[in-house]
Amino acid sequence: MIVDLLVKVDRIISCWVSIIGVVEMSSDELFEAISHPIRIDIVKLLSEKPLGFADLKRKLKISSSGLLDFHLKKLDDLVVVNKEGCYSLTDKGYAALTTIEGAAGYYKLRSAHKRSYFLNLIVCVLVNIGAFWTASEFGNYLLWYAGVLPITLVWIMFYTYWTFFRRRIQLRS
Amino acid sequence: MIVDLLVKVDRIISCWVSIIGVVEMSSDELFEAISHPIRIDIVKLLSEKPLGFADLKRKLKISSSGLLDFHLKKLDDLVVVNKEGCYSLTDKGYAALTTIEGAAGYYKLRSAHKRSYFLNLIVCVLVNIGAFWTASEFGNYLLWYAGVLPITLVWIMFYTYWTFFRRRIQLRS
DNA sequence: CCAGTTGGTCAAGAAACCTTGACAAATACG
DNA sequence: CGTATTTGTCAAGGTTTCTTGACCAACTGG
Repeated sequence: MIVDLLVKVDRIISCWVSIIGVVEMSSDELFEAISHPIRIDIVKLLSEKPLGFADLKRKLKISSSGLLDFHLKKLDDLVVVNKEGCYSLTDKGYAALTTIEGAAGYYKLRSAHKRSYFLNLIVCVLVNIGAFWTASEFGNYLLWYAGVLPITLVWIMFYTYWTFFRRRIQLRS
Repeated sequence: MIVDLLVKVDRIISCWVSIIGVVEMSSDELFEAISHPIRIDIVKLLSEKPLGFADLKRKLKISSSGLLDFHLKKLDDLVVVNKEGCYSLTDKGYAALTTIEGAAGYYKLRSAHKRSYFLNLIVCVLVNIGAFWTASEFGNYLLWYAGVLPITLVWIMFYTYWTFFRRRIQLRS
């Protein structure tokens, strides 16, 4: 009786703490939780819709129940069983999902920055060749050496600085 | 002689692949690499500036060389030794850093969304109380029941939908 | 009633991870 | 030159993680 009351009070308090307070999550715990392919798949599947034990097992193509049980227990903070007995993601679980999706993108982003830089370099060279050729046609080089050349040079210098010093993109990975 | 040439050709090719191609990194490998507090600290330290073996050991307050060696080997793809013999981050290393910094933020963000929702709820209630009180002062309730009430109601309904269904924020974590 | 499915738990062993401590080549310093 | 420091490597061990497979209780359709 008294215990029931205390449990209820504790639930109400913890609910308000979760609303008002900032609960820190240590990074290494999160990464430890999602550092196995099966567990990443579980998080991704549960983000689509809540699933029961057998459904999860089928979708993951896992034959052993113990294995799924083990990985679900490792996902402790990220996964919860709802009223219908289905597993679904907690707030931390959705944060983990965002982390997983982000991580896949960051490296691609860096590759994209690198490609973008080289594309710019090539375009600048082509523009200068074009401007020089046009200038030689008209016998007037002013537009090229006082206009196009300095602008593209400054642009490439700035872009080089931004790519390699600010973004710290590296040539060889 | 031939081998040297082949090695050089291989380097040039892999350099161009790293510029042009998208090299996929499997998420679980990344998370496995950064799933230990020491390794997270290493990535953070190296993001500030490249460090030598002994410097790293001192800053991490590690006594055993073998331990640092072990963790550096686990960071294989993320860390490289530069010409001066200092360890520094690769492209993947910086992607990992972004992931680490992001992960710490996502959960806070979800807490912030939750707090923001409840703040809005409270403000809406207060605004309605204020409008009702003003209305009762002037004896004219039109502004309240035809203006303030429907607008705040629609706003709260929309915000509820956005918070709990689109963002999938959860009350109890 | 009973075979099949659901929703798990648990123990045991293999594999991986983490840590320690010994060792050693190379280099700096007095 | 001798010593101390730097920059590691490696083997051994204890601990943890991962996987398998046995088991079991509850329910469900025929």
